Amino acid sequence: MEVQLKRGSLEVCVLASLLKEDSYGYKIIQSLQEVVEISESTLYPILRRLEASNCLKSYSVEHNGRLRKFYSITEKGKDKIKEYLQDFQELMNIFNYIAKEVRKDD
Amino acid sequence: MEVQLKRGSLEVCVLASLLKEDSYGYKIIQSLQEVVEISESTLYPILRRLEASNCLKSYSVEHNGRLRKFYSITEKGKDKIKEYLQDFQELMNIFNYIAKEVRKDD
DNA sequence: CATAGTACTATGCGTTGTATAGTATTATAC
DNA sequence: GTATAATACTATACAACGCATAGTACTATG
Repeated sequence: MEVQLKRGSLEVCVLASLLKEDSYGYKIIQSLQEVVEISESTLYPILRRLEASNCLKSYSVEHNGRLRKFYSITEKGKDKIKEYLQDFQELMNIFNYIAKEVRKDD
Repeated sequence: MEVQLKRGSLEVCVLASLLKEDSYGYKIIQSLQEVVEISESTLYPILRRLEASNCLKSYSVEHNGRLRKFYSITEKGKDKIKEYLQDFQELMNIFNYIAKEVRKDD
């Protein structure tokens, strides 16, 4: 999948994965595996950005003598998901236009 | 519409608009108006990129004593559209996942 | 005891959408 | 008759984001 096309979607994908329950970096990558390939170098900056913009809150839990950083979604994070769902409708318009022009061309 | 979400789609949108007939910068902006808002500063770099990557060819036609630059789509450009249509299916998977998680949360 | 898995941080790059500004001609309106 | 809008394009510079790469460090498994 072309890199550019993922832009804006990965972030929201991560947010959505936290709706059900709080989670931490490594586990988020595992749980999103089926939906989209996301690497550490992509996820961790996303988590930091989302926390900085108050879409996520974090807290640490000790696990095997080390701290595991859990993230939980905020109301602002939920709002961001809703905005995405709306924006995606517009993107669908673009997609539909392209598909339509292709059909005309056949 | 969030800027990041447009990434990768605008380019293909421009390509698709040239399937029907050759066109030039100003007219492309007009014709895409209903589908997506695209400004000069977005379109012209796209046109140059697409030409540099051989997805478009260009030729100039005199109009009112000035040269008007027409673009026509190449086979490579058409291939790029097809790739986009496929990639978009993957993006839809991401979208569907997000929408599903939101429904669960209600 | 080496390898794989777990868990996270830091640095840096390329692509792309867009703002801003500049150039220059023609058509319309006051 | 001159100001404004429309036409048509070029050039520069920026910010955001996905991702590659590398490093740290601990635990479990064979």
